[in-house]
Amino acid sequence: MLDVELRERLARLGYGRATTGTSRVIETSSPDQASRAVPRVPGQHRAVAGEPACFVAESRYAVDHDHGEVVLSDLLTHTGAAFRPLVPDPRVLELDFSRAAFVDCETTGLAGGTGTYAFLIGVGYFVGGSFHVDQFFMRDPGEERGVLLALRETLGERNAVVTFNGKSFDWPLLETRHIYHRIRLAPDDPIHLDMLHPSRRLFKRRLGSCALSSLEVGVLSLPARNGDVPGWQIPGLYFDYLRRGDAGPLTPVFEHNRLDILTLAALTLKVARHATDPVAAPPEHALDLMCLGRAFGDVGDFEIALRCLERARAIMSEPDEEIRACVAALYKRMRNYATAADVWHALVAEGALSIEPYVELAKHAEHRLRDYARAAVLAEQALAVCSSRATTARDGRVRAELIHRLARLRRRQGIA
DNA sequence: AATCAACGAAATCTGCAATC
DNA sequence: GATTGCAGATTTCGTTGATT
Repeated sequence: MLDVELRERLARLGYGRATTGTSRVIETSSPDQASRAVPRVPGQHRAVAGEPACFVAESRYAVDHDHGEVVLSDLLTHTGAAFRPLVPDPRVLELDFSRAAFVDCETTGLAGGTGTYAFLIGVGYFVGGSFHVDQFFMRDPGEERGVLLALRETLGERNAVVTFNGKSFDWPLLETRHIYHRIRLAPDDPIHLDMLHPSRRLFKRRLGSCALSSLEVGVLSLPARNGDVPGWQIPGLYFDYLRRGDAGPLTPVFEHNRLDILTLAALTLKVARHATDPVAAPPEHALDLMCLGRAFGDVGDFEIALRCLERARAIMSEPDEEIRACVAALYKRMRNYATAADVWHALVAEGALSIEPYVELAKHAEHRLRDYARAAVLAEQALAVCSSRATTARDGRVRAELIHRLARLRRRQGIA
């Protein structure tokens, strides 16, 4: 007797076999479920064994659906291996997008801890070539357990998640809510690609801000969202809904969440393309190419890095000093000091604004060419550049190093 | 407000070469 | 041969920024 009861309770907690079956589907018009309004968006109520049903908004996109200049299903031609130069976590290389879930949560606030919970959990995933977005909605905080168990049926079939800032925000939050309800989060310890970080790596230099909305405009060329809900308003809109029961004002929140998922998938594809083949599918902006070149250089792919930097120079309209400094730094890392010196030399000859080429050439002259007189001249030039401009803390240090360097060089030349 | 990965700067280690 | 000083590599520490 006790055994049966225990089994049932465990099943409800998501540990038993009972929950492996599919949800029963309840039509939206079902009278007992319609008691609390939900936004007028396509969807249905889903319930897991013994739990009250929760509302799941459903959007389906055909194989050829495009969003931000890309066709989402093209992601299936890529794997996580594309992100090798941009993501240090080796598990990401194994990521298979047909088994991944794109996750984004709308929550009752930004603060962590038990006070914050997700009232709308958007999950994007591929079914065949088409892309589905399911949005699990909590009509009442008392419904959370049911929402998490329904979520489990969709998410549990995946072994990877793709998020935006989800390593810091969405995923830990979902973990906390699952622990609170003593439900095992599935997938447990998934492969996690957090697109914030590779995006920063690639686009920060050009765009400055790497908020998802900035990337949407600056990378995917989508128009700025018209009438979109600002994130800070979202918790308030949900609390109003809980008080008044009017679901209308939540419709734009569903829309916001749905678009965030589509943008996340499109951004993932765009970055995957650039990083897979920077020659055939290069970023169109010189600064993005420069960052991509740096990333390849950092993982030791010098040939690809050089090609990125050369192309970046070719399409750069403004002064390209920064890109050339990258090229020189790359040759130095390749231990091709002669070529590096040629590049620094050209920069110095043109009166480079940055001190780096002067300092690097001074090192080169002293330690490789053993031309102390030349090294001293370069160190002096570097000092002059240093003093000719506003001094930051860093400049102060570089200056001190240069004075030290110059003193040593004069000793070596026999000058007191 | 809480969190966390990435990045840059600073600190430390390693190996080489000059000097006495 | 021991000491010194450097550059480059590696490790550690602190800061930044994105999420609702």
